[in-house]
Amino acid sequence: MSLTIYNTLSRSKEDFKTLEPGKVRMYVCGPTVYAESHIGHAMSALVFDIVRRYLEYSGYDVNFVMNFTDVDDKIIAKANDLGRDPFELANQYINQYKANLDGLNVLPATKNPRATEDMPQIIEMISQLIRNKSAYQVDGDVYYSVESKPDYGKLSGRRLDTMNAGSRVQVDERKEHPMDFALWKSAKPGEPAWNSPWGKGRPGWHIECSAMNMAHLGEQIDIHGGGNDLIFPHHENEIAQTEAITHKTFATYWMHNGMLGLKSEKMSKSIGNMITIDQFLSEHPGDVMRLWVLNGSYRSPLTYSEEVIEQTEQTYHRLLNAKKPALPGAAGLPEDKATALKNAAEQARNAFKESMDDDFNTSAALAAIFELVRTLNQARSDGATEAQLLPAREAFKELTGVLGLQLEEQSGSANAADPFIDLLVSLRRDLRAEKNWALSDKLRDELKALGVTLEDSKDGTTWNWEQG
RNA sequence: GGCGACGUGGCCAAGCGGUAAGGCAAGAGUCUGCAAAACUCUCAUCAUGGGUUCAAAUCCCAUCGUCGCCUCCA
Repeated sequence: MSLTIYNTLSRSKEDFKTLEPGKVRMYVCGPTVYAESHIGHAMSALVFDIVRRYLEYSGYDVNFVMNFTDVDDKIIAKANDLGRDPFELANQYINQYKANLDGLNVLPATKNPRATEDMPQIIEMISQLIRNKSAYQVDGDVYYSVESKPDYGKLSGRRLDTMNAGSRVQVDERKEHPMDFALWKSAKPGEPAWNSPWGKGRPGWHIECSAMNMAHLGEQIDIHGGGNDLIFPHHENEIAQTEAITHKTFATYWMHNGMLGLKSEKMSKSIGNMITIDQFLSEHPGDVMRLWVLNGSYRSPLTYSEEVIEQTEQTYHRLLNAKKPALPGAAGLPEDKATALKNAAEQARNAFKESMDDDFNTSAALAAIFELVRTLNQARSDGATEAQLLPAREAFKELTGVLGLQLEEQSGSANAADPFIDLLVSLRRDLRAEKNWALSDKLRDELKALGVTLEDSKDGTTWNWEQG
């Protein structure tokens, strides 16, 4: 049993083999920071966080690089509108995005390079491309020549001759081929600019990723990821640029997540139909977003609706409830049942791995976790002790952890009130003993309103802070 | 127009040739003073129409529908 990954390049699942034994070099295209990030970005970040976590769980040492595009036309335009410094603006959105990722429990990348910090590498690559005739200079601009690369289009399955047909975009007359794209753009007055052999200017969008890959991961990487809207032209062009220099396969596996949509329309910063990550996280735990992504397959589109989020919220509670302690007066399980529980834990692990090994089938992996949850709950109802529950509990914690789920009760400052709640619960116990249902129910209702949930059972009362 | 993905129960969703995982919701029951949680049981023949096969949700063709890319986009 080994990991297979769907490779956009071959449009099929392939066995996963790393360039270097035990090590994974992975690059994911981060956002262009000209606006707040939305839950579509969150989906992408979560998908690759899960990939990264599972690779690490499988024993790989993962070098995970995610970049920030911090210089670009839109950033400049927006900064001008606001009368602000573009670098400062980019910085603000970068910090916010990092905070968002943290709120989603996305592990920090090994590195977060920025375009503006790798300028020497970018200029060096462009120079090499000009030298080997893959690029040409026109005035202060530099363009990549798509015709210089015979296999241009191999990732997206496009061919130069068929692409022209539908193109109704205004083409720059100075380009040798309409599909040629900018590696270097000469600066207009007032724009941020760097010195280069071609005059003052800034890099095109695609070259920065090639350069940052080269600078931080080397000539070849194992996995390159991003949203499937990046397949063309961005990733296609990255391949063209890098391979024109190295003459080696750039990335072995190209992984692309599906788009997240709002009412069947892609969520997009430029369209303006978006729910920001901040907005989402102010209403739901990060785990809910993650669970929503895990419920489906990363390559398929996801459509936002209140109903689906509500369902996911319920699912989340089921997972939280699985963490409840053994019943207060648990008598213990007979030996054979305790053993069965232990076996169920192992089965869950195996089913989980098998699913994840199949191109990160998180939906099936979750199913394995839910089977374990049922077994766990069954055992608890049957009176298992905490010690007997332990093996299943550990497996549960391990597997949900691999998926990046936190499943933490919201406590925080609540701890300070705990003794008082214990006191109230204890008083209520006396009321119930006297069958004073009116008062004890009132107490339960009012505590509920304060965010404390009481649950009575034959053997006593347990309570929890409101979850979610 | 070109390229690609998809259409599975009320909702989300797995499955990739051998007679439909899981979650939510719903109904019945157990437990309980009640409530909550949990547990048990019930709930689909896979867009439509053809075809291939001993056997198809799974392969092929057609039709209808949805979505993405082809221009900045996770």
